[in-house]
Amino acid sequence: MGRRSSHTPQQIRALILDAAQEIIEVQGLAGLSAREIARRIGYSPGTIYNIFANLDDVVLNVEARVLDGLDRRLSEIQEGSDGAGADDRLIRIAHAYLAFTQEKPRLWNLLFEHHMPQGAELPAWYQQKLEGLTAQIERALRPHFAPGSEDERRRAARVLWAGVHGITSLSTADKLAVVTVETAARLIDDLIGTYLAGLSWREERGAPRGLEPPPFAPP
Amino acid sequence: MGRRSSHTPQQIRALILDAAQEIIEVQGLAGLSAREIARRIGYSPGTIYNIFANLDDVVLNVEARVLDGLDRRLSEIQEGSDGAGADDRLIRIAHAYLAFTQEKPRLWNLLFEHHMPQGAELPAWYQQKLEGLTAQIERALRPHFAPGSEDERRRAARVLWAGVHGITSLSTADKLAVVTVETAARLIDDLIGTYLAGLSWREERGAPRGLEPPPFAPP
DNA sequence: ACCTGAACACCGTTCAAGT
DNA sequence: ACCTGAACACCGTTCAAGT
Repeated sequence: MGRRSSHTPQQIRALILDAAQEIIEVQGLAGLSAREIARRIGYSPGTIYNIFANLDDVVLNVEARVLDGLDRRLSEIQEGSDGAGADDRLIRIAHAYLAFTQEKPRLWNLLFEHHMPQGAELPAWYQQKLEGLTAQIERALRPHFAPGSEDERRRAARVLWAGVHGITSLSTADKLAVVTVETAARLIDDLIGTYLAGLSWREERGAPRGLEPPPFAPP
Repeated sequence: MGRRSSHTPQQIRALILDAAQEIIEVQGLAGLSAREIARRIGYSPGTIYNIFANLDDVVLNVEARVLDGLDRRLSEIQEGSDGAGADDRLIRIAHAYLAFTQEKPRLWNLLFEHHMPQGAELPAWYQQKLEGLTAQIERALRPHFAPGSEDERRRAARVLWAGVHGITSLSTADKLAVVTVETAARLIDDLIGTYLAGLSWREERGAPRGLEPPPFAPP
């Protein structure tokens, strides 16, 4: 046939991403296909390839939306908004993260389930969004580190970010044997509480946090 | 045609799993297909379905091999074999895990990339293998807990297991912004070292570890 | 009893042809 | 300029038919 132009390319782009997001929310990444997207928006499969390079490109753009949503959620957590201390801010961030993963598990799962094909790298803008998220944790960790120990704070932020990710990821996949009262929230509290206590312990020993050598060197 | 019986069903089963494992090792889960397995072993696709319920079943059995391999690797770590203390045992386990994930990243990735379809549960034997792995960590944590605090030790084992998983998982996927010297090994050392320090701190405060309330209750 | 291979209902992606 | 839809090279899974 030919053009129909009942929508601008920008509108079609949004239609595609909306449809893809909906499919993933309900059926997971496995349920997604270019043809199914096309069916839902009433265009032919070819149209998708006029706007996106391929299906991975579509998925990556849905991931972008998820990352932005998470970033917004974490930003909303005001510093000591309820009069609580700095510890609480960190824990509140972790719980906001957990709540997010539980509201839209498949959408959040997408971020870690989806891999770039063989040699392909994640685009720079994607890495930057990830940086933005860990930066929020770094800020929340500021009260726990002396000025000048930025490297150590960065490391701690990543350790906690990865740890919370591990807990939510494994419990979503049912691979953490979280059978009873041992909810993901409790494990997260344990991780953060004990890790922060560990920072205090090192503090009390007088070792400048992060400057002492790691427990051992890898073989 | 009909039967050829140049192999017993048991042998064909092994051929299928060998081929599937090889494909995943090189190309990842995305490269796996029943037809490709059939091509490699010189049988028709239908043969696979005489032995396995479907492709998910094949994948699950490859995962079983990976879990067994990891379990064996962790078992080999003898208690204080080099005269080092209990802390070292835990760290050695973590590093054995890390080494395993780096030797066969795609194979290991499989464990977390692959999800059961919609409502399907992980089989019981799979859950038991997971239990076996966390049990090894629980054993290594024994010196850090008073007798009688099994629940707390279990929780700590899961937190560390999930944490190490998160670190290896995100750095494999290039999603941890591990750009410079910040290797995964260093993050793992930080996690375990600081977490164990946190346990000590709680100990010194006189609070029976694991009995004190978590830093806060989830909202 | 075991294995085949054609068949069915799907895919991602491309691109000549139409408007 | 934009969109189509047929075409190509794939899938997972089933099952009648062969040995």
